[in-house]
Amino acid sequence: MKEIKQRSSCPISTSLDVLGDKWTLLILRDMVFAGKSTYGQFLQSAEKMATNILADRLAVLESQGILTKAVADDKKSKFTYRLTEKGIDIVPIIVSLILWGAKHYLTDINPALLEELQTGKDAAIEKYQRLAREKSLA
Amino acid sequence: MKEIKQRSSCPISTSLDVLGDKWTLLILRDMVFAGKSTYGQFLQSAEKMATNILADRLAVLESQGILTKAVADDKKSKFTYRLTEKGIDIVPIIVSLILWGAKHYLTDINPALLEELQTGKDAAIEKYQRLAREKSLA
DNA sequence: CTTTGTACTTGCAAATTGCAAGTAAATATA
DNA sequence: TATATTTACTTGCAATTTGCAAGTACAAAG
Repeated sequence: MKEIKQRSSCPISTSLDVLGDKWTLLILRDMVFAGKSTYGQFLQSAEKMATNILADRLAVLESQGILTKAVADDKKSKFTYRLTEKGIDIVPIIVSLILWGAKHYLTDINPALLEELQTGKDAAIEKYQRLAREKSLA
Repeated sequence: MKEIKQRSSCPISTSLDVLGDKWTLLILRDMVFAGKSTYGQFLQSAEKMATNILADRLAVLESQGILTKAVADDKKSKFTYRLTEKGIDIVPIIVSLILWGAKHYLTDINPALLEELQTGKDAAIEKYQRLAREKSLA
């Protein structure tokens, strides 16, 4: 049970109590946009998260009900992490971070994705939420 | 010159390199939604930021071109911090954090603001961006 | 000319991060 | 069946960051 201390009753502050660090949202990015679902897959990302940090953040996300952990279907030595509806509700935050980062810094975002987000942000959010929902049922 | 290390070329990762901590977005919240613009005003927020952290984050935000610092009009011993267009572009991120936090945690968000954001998110974002833009010219 | 206001800076203990190595159970291979 | 590999962590420790309290510097007020 990784507890989170709520610094104030402000919703922004509370969101940051849970998500406000350099790693947590990268795990969720990997789940939503790269279809990742295992510890080993998260470790392979370009940012090279340390193993202890990853284990800690996964425990926080699980205890906050943002994702669930279950033994994988194919191997008993593997776990599958899945997004809950609360986790899927984070997609708009991730999308807003993509748009700001891509606008103000040099990044290598997929041009098709950027176009999709710029021309129909709400529709794109719904699309990725639907895809995440389908994946989380698998 | 507070430099930021870009961990990868991913736009989400880059946004988090700049904004990914527990305090930075609270400063921006105070500017956008509480009309705050001075060091002393930021210190008064409910979350009680330490003075050294505040000074550090303001320096990062200034060096990243998210806000500007200028001697206040009324007192020469005071500084006024103003949002740049790059800073105003962060409003959608803040709004998405408000909506997620208010939906999934017990907070005391202003019901009128919540209603406004839920019924017309894009319009509300534009409104607060316009208000911030007007204030930043004052 | 002393006190107050505003914006920091400094010093230090505590907490967090980051790196490397080690552990444990399940699975694959010889 | 014995050994090696895969997968998911845990542990130890140094380095960095945070958080708290006190101190500094300059302008403005009394």
